[in-house]
Amino acid sequence: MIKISKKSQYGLRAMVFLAKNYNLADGLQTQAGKRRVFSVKIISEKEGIPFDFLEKIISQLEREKLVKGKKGVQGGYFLAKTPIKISLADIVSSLEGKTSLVDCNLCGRSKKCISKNVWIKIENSLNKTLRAIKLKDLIK
Amino acid sequence: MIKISKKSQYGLRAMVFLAKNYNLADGLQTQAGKRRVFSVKIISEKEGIPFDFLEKIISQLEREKLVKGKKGVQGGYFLAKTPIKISLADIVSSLEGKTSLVDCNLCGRSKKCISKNVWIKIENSLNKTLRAIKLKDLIK
DNA sequence: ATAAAGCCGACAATTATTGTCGGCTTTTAA
DNA sequence: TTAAAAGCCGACAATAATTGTCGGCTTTAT
Repeated sequence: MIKISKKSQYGLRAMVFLAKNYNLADGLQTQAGKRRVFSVKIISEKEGIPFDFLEKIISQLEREKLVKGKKGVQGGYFLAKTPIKISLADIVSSLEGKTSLVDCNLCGRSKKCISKNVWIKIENSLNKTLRAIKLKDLIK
Repeated sequence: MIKISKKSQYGLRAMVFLAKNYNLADGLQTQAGKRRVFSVKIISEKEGIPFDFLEKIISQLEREKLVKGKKGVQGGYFLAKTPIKISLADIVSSLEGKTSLVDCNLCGRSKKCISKNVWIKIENSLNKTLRAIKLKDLIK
């Protein structure tokens, strides 16, 4: 089965969670102009994701500049960009390394391999789909 | 990395090999009206695929009615259908079980999960691409 | 009759995924 | 100013999936 890892599934869930809470004009916003943040603890509880695993996932998303962290008490994470600027491709490729269906460079037969091109074609098609879907689309 | 298994990669290579040799009017065809067959040994040598592994892969393709086997000396395999009727989706889903990116049924949150629909959407898109590509397209 | 080949199930090695843990640093709030 | 909350980080462990091997059986052309 071609499958999306739990890591990406959890990552998307977390990102959707943050996206849903991205624009908050309510009283929970800590200070004017500052983003409301959510701790890993809260997200893991709300989304039913193992805490330690989620922490690692979010760290990875931070390294890829999709979220930002705020340290210390009352700290947490928030989206680094507006949800319309974050695509599924951004999230998945951050977490999976890259969205590459096959690695034909390892194969040696690369040059003469008929099959190679078709995998690349499929990969391109998949990436196009992933790029077209933005976080914003999921939270309407 | 979302990836296609070696099994599917090898499987496609073997199927392409058989497809290339599907219409043979040459003297190697054993008898008029009978398909020329290729042993696992030959395919594995020509394609650089581990013999035992390939045998298992082709057995699986046979169970899914994509190839047919001919037993005994001078036996081997041949495509069960014309290359234009065999799609990438046929091959991949035979070997991967199914082309399902996520299994949201295991999750429990299935009902209320925003992310679920997007994975299904991507899965549908991928399957559409796989269905559109036929073996015939690869061997022009 | 024998050897080539398909066919089949069990198993083994390796790698990837999934998850845990401990300890450090930063920062807020008391 | 200090304790606790939380981010941050690397190492490790458990589990599962992939990849591959092996032995033995059956079928069939020569």
